[in-house]
Amino acid sequence: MTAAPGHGPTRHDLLTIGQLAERSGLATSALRYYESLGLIHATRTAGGQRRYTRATLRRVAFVRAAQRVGLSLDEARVALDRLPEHRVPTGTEWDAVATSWQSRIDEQIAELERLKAKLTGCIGCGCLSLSRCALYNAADRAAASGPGARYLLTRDPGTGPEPVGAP
Amino acid sequence: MTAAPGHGPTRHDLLTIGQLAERSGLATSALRYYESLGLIHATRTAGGQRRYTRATLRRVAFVRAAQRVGLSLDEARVALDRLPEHRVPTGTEWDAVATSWQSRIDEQIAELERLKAKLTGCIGCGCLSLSRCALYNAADRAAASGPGARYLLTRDPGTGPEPVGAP
DNA sequence: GAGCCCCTTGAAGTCCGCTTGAAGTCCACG
DNA sequence: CGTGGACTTCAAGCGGACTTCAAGGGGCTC
Repeated sequence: MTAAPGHGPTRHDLLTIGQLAERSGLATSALRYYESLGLIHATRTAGGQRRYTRATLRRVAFVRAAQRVGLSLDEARVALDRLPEHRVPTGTEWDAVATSWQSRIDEQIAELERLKAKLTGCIGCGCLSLSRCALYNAADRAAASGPGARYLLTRDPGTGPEPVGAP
Repeated sequence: MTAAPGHGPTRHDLLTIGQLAERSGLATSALRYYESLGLIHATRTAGGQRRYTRATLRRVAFVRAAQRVGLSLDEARVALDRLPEHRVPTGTEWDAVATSWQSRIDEQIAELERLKAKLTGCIGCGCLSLSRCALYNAADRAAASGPGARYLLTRDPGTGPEPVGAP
């Protein structure tokens, strides 16, 4: 798995889709799908087969990371478009993208911490009182901010109608 | 609209699906869907309309929270089955469920922290070296452990073809 | 008891992120 | 030069989580 020198890439550092799949951990079908979405690009051999540069590994890694941060593939594509296609990105280029992720990650961590705290609270209180259960109130409050706060699962929490009820 | 005391619930604390939707932040269609999956249950009026107890709010909140922690609705149902249907759960009952979540949440937080650290590292290093880029290597390592660690987004990393590369 | 909004069902549709299948082509090894 | 495994395309399928639609019925207020 390591880039063992000597076993080497098939030819001048270009990867077949199979090799890319193996190294990226994605199925070839997924890689083709990514390509169809414009997330990655390949050159073609005379016979029409895809050949990927090693930089594609970086792009794929980027996409996977983006997904973990809650981005859709389309959003990932947009972010990727801000990075150079085949060149290694400069520190500055990274900076723009990475810092925007930082906040996204921080947000998610904070969200999870909050959930964790609520859960802990629930254990403590035994949820004896519906009106005081944090979990319960979390949902009830969510009602106030529109259709749901499932940002981990779907896109975009905001956009809700005005708050409905004060407890 | 608000749960203003005095305006009160329509009748002995039973909620219509619309009221439940409003308070839980979910669409009525989603609630019916949840019911079809056995996540929540309703009594019926003589005319066949659903009436939910207030405890259903708790169940819905639970499901939403479960989703945030990366559970599928089916997994949420399983977890819910361990809690009493209409009764307020005891501290012990919560304990079992909540602690299992704790670890799940902690895992996710750790995962995000790791990603964040990698990203920071990338900024620092400017990703000058592919072979030293943490992000890149993250993907490469993922290849060793099968098709992906996207637990936040889809279910179950396993089930793919067996790991391709030797660790 | 009229009116109006909320409710009912079941089937079908949507979106996302892929996977699978069929039928055919390429290319590296021996 | 032959062969078999890896590759090609395109279309269709899948699973999860819902939403939408059509046609009809309920229930609370005035």
